[in-house]
Amino acid sequence: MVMKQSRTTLKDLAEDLNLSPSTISRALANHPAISDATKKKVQKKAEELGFIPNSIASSFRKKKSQSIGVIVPRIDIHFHSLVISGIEEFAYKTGYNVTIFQSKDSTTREKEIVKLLQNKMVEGVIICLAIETYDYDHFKKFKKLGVPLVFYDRVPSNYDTNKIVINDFESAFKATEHLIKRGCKRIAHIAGNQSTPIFKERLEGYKSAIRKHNLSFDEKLIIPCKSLSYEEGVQCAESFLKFSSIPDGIFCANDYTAVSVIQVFRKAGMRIPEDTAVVGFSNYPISRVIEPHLTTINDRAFQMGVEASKLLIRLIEDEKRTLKSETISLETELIVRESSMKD
Amino acid sequence: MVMKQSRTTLKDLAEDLNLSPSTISRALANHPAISDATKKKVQKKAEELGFIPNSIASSFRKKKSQSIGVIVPRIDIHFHSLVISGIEEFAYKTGYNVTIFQSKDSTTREKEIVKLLQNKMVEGVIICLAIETYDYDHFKKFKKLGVPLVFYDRVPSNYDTNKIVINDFESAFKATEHLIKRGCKRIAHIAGNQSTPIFKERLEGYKSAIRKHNLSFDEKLIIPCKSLSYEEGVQCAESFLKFSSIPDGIFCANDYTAVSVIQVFRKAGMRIPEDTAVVGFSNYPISRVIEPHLTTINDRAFQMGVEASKLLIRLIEDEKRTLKSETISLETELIVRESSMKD
DNA sequence: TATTTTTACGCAAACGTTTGCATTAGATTA
DNA sequence: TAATCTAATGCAAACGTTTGCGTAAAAATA
Repeated sequence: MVMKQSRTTLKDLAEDLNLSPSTISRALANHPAISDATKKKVQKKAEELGFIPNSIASSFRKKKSQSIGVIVPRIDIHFHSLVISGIEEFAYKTGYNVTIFQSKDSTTREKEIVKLLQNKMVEGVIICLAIETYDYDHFKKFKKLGVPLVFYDRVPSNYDTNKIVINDFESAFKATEHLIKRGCKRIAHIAGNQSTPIFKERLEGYKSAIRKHNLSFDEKLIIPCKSLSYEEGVQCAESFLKFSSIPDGIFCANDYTAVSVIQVFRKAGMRIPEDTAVVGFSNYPISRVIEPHLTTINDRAFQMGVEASKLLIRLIEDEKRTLKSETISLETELIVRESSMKD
Repeated sequence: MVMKQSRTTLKDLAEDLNLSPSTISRALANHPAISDATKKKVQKKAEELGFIPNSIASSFRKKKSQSIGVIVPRIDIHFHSLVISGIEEFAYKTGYNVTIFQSKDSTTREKEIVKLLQNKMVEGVIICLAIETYDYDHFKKFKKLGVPLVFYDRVPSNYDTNKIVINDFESAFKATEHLIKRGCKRIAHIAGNQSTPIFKERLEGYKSAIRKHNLSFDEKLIIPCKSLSYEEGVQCAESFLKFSSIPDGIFCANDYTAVSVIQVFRKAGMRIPEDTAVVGFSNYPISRVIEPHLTTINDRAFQMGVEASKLLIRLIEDEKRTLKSETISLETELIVRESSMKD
């Protein structure tokens, strides 16, 4: 007896059982036209010979790869790793695989990846745009190919597509209003890159809350950052400390800068939250470590991934492509911790 | 003229150019037997018709999917997201895709995933074992199928395979010795789950340093944890504080527990590092945020991913399967920060 | 019993690419 | 000029699965 080198195929099973490959295929797929007796037999034999269906052959024939692509700026940013986790979780339960790519925030690389993904490997793509991507032409091909897209977090503006976002305006408004209700009168804002819509929204939300509560608006209290890094936060904090009248509340567009503020302010002898209350954005793990613990916005990263996955798969399985573009806006939540607990 | 519904194929190009599909295929693959003139023509036409090779068909025919699978406990743990980032980075450059799965630290789910992955979707797999996986039978099939495996971090013991690890013993030794050199006489250790080899090694490294420097060894100073969570760290710290003679140095098996210790100790009025010096393990982002900044071990997560990727792809492309199992041990680095800066 | 329906399965093509083996025409050599 | 070689391309099979359609036998109906 010759040792079969390659793995067992439908054909092998068929020969062993004196059936045709098509019957085997249908039996394993639980096709109604196959008798229960045969199904049992096939199942047993398949088990016996350790049959593993060649999913590539299947994908090829069915023109369905059962996998989705994900393009993120970087995997090792906690927010994105949470989103990916949510994507994988739902996709796995639904029988889809998740293939990931990092754009490294480079539009060039994003375009490369997009090209790669157009070769039928994936049935849909979930994307968080690279920071410098303002032009969306490279995504148009997907529409032609009938491959659905879902964007999250950094989503295209003026481009009819599917998006999962949080309401940045509303969240920022909530955060700022919280500070106001805590008695802050002079609230600063460390803002993100204003060419990125989400940070623009956060700034607007801040402004809106200030206006609504008739606080005096001072342009100097807003400091825009490029990357909202820890280091940039330190610089902002130092600037604030030089003001003749130091802010008694600071709403930061992310948690990193909020942490910097707390640390720099404390070193300078300011009490948090008594002298200055601080609110961050994103609910990063550090927000529960920094002392005092940071009040922040839960941006629902994991759920964002789940929703993206859910929507994408719904679009993929909508064979007729009847679904219209959809934007899902997730509710955020203000998590109040000590950094804003004055009074 | 009828509008072609589906995407253009080699055949379409062939008909357009009065050539055979095989010539087109070879032309695009830059096969030497094809004249430069033809190659040019084909390239041009391909561009013109927006030809995208069907990579599934190609994978199917070549029996090469150009993709690797990664099984991690959870994506949203920073360590793993760094590793994945490293894996993706190298794989991308080499032309491989990365498909990720989360075992959620469940051996059952790990087995499910392993089964999934045996269907020729991936050419190799990188794995960090689920915490409760002590039996490796489910991986054996891969060897039969000629699919190479590379384990990292939590790797199998007594199982001949490829591994990327750090030298936990050496690292723990370094960390503990550092405390000793800083003048600590009574050094405690918050240990990880002792059924996990890496934590066992860390404990041994600690013990070895204690012995080498002739410090008196006290079993009570070692507290084993289950998950090394922040909360468990708090409990350990509280235990230490109850000792009649409180430790003047603590080596923690991870950064979370180290952070807990610092916070609990400070709240209790202890000075860090003057009264008690603290060293963590892993160089998590929080280690640079906690005050005082935490001395810790850089566990080279990103590089671990790169090495895993590099080794796996080397194994994949070693068609003859001549390579023997390999264990790569990465050098760690002690990052000294304020939490251990006494004297 | 003759006819129709149902049940259970087989046939064969198809998916798009790759590749070993022709094959042809032109170039080179004897 | 005949024989050999080389360069460039075509033929056709193959990869393993799925699926529309056909068909034989069994069951149901007339």
